[in-house]
Amino acid sequence: MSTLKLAEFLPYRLSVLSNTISRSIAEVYDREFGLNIWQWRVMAVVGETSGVSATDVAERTAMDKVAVSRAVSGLIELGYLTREASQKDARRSVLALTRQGQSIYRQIVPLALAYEKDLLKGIDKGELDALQNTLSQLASIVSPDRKLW
Amino acid sequence: MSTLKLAEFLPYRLSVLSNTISRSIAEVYDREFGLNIWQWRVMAVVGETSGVSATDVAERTAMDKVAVSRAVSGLIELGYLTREASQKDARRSVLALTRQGQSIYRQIVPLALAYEKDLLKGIDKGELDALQNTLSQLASIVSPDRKLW
DNA sequence: CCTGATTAGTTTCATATGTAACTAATTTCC
DNA sequence: GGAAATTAGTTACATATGAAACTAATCAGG
Repeated sequence: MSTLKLAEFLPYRLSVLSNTISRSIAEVYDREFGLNIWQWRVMAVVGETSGVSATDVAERTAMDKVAVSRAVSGLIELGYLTREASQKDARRSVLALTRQGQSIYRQIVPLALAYEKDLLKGIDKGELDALQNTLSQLASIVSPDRKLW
Repeated sequence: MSTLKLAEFLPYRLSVLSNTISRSIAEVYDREFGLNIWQWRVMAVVGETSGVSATDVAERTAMDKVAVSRAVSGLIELGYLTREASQKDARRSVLALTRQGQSIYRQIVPLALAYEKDLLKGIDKGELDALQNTLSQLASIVSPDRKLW
């Protein structure tokens, strides 16, 4: 009979690891800036590319449109984001960070990078490249249609 | 100024990949057997080691005790699991698969392994070893105290 | 022993999340 | 140029989840 050791089962390992990491990061975003993980993801995308629409954000972050909508509303309430209707297509939103949002963004980016650096401190360059590579392959198997990784 | 590309940020990549995988697996468990992911994790642990307690399951699966409690209740209702009180310590539960639970377990294990195999079809042995290794290292940084991987 | 602290597990309650239904704008195509 | 189909985004509702309070059993130390 085939046997399964949960502790060696890749989907399980990825899930536990990823959830542990996400949780510890989320805790910092929440405590320091009152943001949840989706709000931060939206800020990260808009911070990278100002003027994107909610649909753009959803595509890039693998969030669904409801989650984006809620995150955007929350960020507007917090005063970190503005939303206008597009000139060309009134259904589409045009999102941008407010001055305050930019300030928060510039504070979070180094924190996020420092977290990542700390996480990777025992991993050498070659190993990291191999990891990123393998993750890309897995991603292309799991969601062959996605554009942006 | 330091910049962050979300698509290259490891915690983000892990999260999207892992959630995509978990979701697609969960869909199968649900459709075929009416199980959610936590119920399946509990079954996987009890299937590996009969007679464990709810706390044991929580430790091994990184689930919290509330999630375990709910999953166990659901499995009992489905007729897949039995729960007794331990002789030695009446607070502790003793969990075991029913005959029917064992049957389901034996059906799911090959499915899970096949899923994993398919996921890894483009990854060669050396690359997989490297991946498992790197995940272990990351896990030990993120949760240095956990016993079982 | 027996009282206070700890542990195992459940229940409660408040919040988060996903699905589906909806509104409004735009596109299609006859 | 206008009805039907599509798209962007929001709202409503039902369910999932997590934190904290709770119950019951055991342990620790006098």
